Amino acid sequence: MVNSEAKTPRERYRAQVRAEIKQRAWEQIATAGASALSLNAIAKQMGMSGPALYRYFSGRDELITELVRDAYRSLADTFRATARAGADLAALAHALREWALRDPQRYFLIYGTPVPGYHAPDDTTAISSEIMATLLDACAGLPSDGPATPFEAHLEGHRDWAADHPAPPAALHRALTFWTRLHGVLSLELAGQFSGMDIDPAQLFAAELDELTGTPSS
Amino acid sequence: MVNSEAKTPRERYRAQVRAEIKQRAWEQIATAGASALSLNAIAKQMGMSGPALYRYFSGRDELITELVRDAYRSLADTFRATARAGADLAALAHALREWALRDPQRYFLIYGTPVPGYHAPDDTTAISSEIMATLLDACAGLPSDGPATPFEAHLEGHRDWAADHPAPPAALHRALTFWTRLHGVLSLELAGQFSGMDIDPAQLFAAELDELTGTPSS
DNA sequence: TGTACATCAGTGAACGCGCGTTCACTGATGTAC
DNA sequence: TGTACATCAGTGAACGCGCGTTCACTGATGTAC
Repeated sequence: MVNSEAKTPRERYRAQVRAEIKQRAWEQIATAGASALSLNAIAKQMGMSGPALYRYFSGRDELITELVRDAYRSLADTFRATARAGADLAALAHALREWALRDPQRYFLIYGTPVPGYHAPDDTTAISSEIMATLLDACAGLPSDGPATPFEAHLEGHRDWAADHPAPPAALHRALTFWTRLHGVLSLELAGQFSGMDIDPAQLFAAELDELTGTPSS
Repeated sequence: MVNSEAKTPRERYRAQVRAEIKQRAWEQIATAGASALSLNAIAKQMGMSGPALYRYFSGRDELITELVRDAYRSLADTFRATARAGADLAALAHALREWALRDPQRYFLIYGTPVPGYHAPDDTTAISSEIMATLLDACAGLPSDGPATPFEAHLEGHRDWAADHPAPPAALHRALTFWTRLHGVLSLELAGQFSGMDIDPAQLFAAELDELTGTPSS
C-alpha cells in the first residue's frame, strides 16, 4: 500500500489510454447525446480496432457507468472547492450554472431524462449525498424566515438523509428548493426551451437565486 | 370542405391503424424511452411486417414528430380544459402534475433531455405558446406583490412572446417561475432523484405551489 | 345485379449499415536469471 | 550484458443482431358502368 502512486510505464500508459477513451466518449456524448455512445465509433476515432477497447473497459455499460461516476465526482469537487472558498449559496449557484453550461450533456447525463431500464451504480448515490451535504452546510447559516411550513413539518420526521449532516427542517427545505428551482431554470435553458421567447436565462436564473438568498435585488 | 368528417371505410380503417401504431409507440417509449423507439418492433407487436408501417408514416422521424405534436396538444388541451373550469394557478399546477405522472416519458419527450441533432417541428412552438397563453391568463388576475424586480425590468422590453397575450411583467415573471419551479420538482421526481432520501415529492410540489400562489399554507 | 377495373394494404426478400462482443492470433514490451 | 520467458496491447475475422428503408409483388377492397 506504500507509494501506491508509483506507476510502472505500462500502468501509466493504460491510464492514459483509458483517459483518452473517456475523453472521446464525452465528445461523442456532447455531439449526439448519451444514447448514441458507441464503442466502435470511439475506437475508430482513436485509430484502433473495436475490440481493443475491451482491454480497458469490460463493455459499453462499464464505460457509461464510469462516465456517470466522473460527472458526479466533477460536480461534487466543484461544489467542495467553491464551498471551501467562502461558502455562500450564490457562489454555489453560479458554480453549478457554469458547470452545467460547460457541458450540457454531462449535466443531462446526471439530471436528465432517465433511461427506464438503467440504474445508477450505488457509489454515485454516495457522491450525490456528498453534494447535498455541501449544499446543506451553506444553507445552515442562513436565517430562517417565517414560521415553519407544512412541508417543513414533513421534513422534521425524515431528516436522516445526507447522512452525517443533521440539519434543521428550514435548512433542508432551502437546500431542496435551491436544487429544484435552479435545476428548473437550468434544465429548460439547456434544453433550449427559452430560445423562442427572447428571455435571458441568466437573468431568470439570477432572479431565482435572489429569491432564494433573500436578496431583494443584487 | 363541407362534411369533412365523413370518412369512407378505408379512411376510417387508416385512421384506426395509425392510432394503433401511435399507441404501441407510446407503450414502447414508456417502457424503454424515446431513443429505443423502433418501427420494426412496433410492426412485430401488431403482427405485421415492418414495411407495412410505411403506408402510414413516411418513416421513423415522422412518427416521432407526430408523437411530439400529440404530446404538446394533449398538454395544451388539458390546460385549456382546466382553465375553462375556473382558472387558478393551483388547478393548473395539479393538472400539470397529473398529466406528467400519467406518462413520465411523454413529459420527458417534451421537456426532457434534447437530442442534440433533432429540432422540433415549427407548429409545436405554436402549441407551446398556446400553453403559455393559458398560463399567462391565470397569472394576470393575481395581485403583484412587491416592487418590480430587475428581472421584471428585463421583461418589460421583451414581452412580445405568447403572441396575442400582452401581459404586465409581474404576470410574465410569475408564469415563468410557475413553469420553471414546477418543472424543477416534477422532472427530478420523475427521474427518481428523490427516491433515495425519503421525501414526498407531492408535498414538495405543494410547498412550491403555495409559495407561487401566495398561500402561506394550504 | 354483375362485371371490369383501379386503388391500396400488406408481404417477403433484399440492401447496407453499425452495433456489442468473442476468439485465436501476432508482436512488442517488460521481467528474471 | 545477454538470453529465455511471461505479460499484455492490439489486430482481424467472425457471430448474431436489429435497425431503417426500397422494391416488386399479391390479394383484398372499393368504384364505375
